[in-house]
Formats: sequence, C-alpha cells, structure tokens
Amino acid sequence: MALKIRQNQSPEPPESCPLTECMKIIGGAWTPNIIWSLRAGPRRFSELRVDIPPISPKVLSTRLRDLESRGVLTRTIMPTSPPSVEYALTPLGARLMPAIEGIVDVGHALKLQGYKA
Amino acid sequence: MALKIRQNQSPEPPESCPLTECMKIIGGAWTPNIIWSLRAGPRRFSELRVDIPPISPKVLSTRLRDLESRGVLTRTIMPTSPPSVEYALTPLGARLMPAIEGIVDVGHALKLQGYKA
DNA sequence: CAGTATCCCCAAGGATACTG
DNA sequence: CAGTATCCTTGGGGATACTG
Repeated sequence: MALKIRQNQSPEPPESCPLTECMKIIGGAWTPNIIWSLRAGPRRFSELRVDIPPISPKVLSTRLRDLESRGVLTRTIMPTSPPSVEYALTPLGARLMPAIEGIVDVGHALKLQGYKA
Repeated sequence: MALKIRQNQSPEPPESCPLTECMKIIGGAWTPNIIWSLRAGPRRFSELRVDIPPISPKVLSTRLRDLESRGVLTRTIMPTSPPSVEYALTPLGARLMPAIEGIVDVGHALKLQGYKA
C-alpha cells in the first residue's frame, strides 16, 4: 500500500498581526454576540441562551470556556439554590467592546440603508 | 423580596441582528486583512498577496469575489501591459472601516499589554 | 500578472440525548 | 439550572499545479 503522506496543512501563524490576533478572539461563532450580551453586566448561562436563541448548549459552553481561557470573561458559581453561574467580562474583555461596538454600528448602518447580502 | 429583574438586553432576532449580518461580511478568513489593506487606496492582486503573505491565490480570489458580490469592493481591469487588476473599496466597503479599525485598535492594545492567547 | 483547477482535510458547529 | 456526552456533517480553507 502506498504510504500516505500527510500534507502539511498547518497554517504557520502568519505573524502576530493585531488584526489577526483580535479576530482569533472574536472570530468564533456567536462570540461577538456573547460579548455583546455581557456588555451591561453579568449574565447566566440560560440567559445567554435566551439572548442568542439559535446557539446550542454545547457550542455556548465551548465558546464560554474558550473566552474564559483567554481571559475575556470570568465564570462565577453563585451559591444559590438552584445553582447558577454568572459570566462577566473581565477588564480585558471590556477592552474588546469598542471592536464589537464598531461591528454593531456598521451592521446597523448597513441595515438602515437596506443592505442585503 | 422584590423580584430582581434582569433587563433583557438584546431582544433582537438573530437573523436580523446587525452584529451577525456584519460578521457575515467580515467573518471570512483574511477578509478583515483584505479590507484593511485597501484602506489607503486601490491595490492589485499581487500586492494583496504581498500584504497578506500566507494567503493562497485561491483563497484570495475567493474572498475578493465574495466581497465584490457583496458590494464591498470593485474590481477594475487596468488597460496596461501586462494587465493588472485593481481592487478598491466601494462607499459601502468604506463603511466597514470603523469596524475593522476597532478590531485593529483593540488588537494593538492587547498586544501592547502583552496579551497572549 | 492574475488568476483557475483539483484535491483534500479537519476542526468548528449543529442535533440530540443525558446528568449532577 | 448548567452544563456533558456523542455523533455527524459541512464548507471554509489549505497545497499544489496549471493557464490566458
């Protein structure tokens, strides 16, 4: 049998471009929405699910953990019954808001002018 | 005790969410970089390849056509020899700049403060 | 120069079900 | 409530080669 050479498909991280770096944080599916939902204060898991209806619990969980690991948000277990968990932006996460706001503003402007994909 | 009402922050349907709409435009790989490269004026295909080294011609071509179809940029064949093609932002594309700038600024700030993934 | 043409790949997402 | 556990699909990219 022929030896199967795995092609080198690994993308050499181009170069730490601020643009690319930032997109790595907010580029994931629903990530901007999550950060946006946290703009006015902490939200719980199920609240986020309501904020962003189409997101599945698995994906929400994945994205939250990813954002937590990147230092964008904190996860706090509240000693309530039933237990609840609050997610809140860190100062670092708050720093991302201008970028998200920029996207929201532009999206809003496009919508107002009747932009269609 | 009084109900602690947590205000619903974004009651917007996801399909019409400006955030999501805008991300559909700039969410593609290298898309922000392409738009960013056009910020100061038209660029040619090979210039863009130099601007964004790791991008393959196929992907660059794909993204450019996508952006053209979305009305973000124009493609102009220059009657030179050898032939060259210029890509330039449309007014609509220029509208995206604040969003991109926001991302760039935040990325830059994160980098300055030594942020690592 | 400015792209197409192929082929391939895998990890991000989705669907669904289940649990502490 | 706040998640895991599985399984599966897809299409966005990547590599490489070729052309007008």
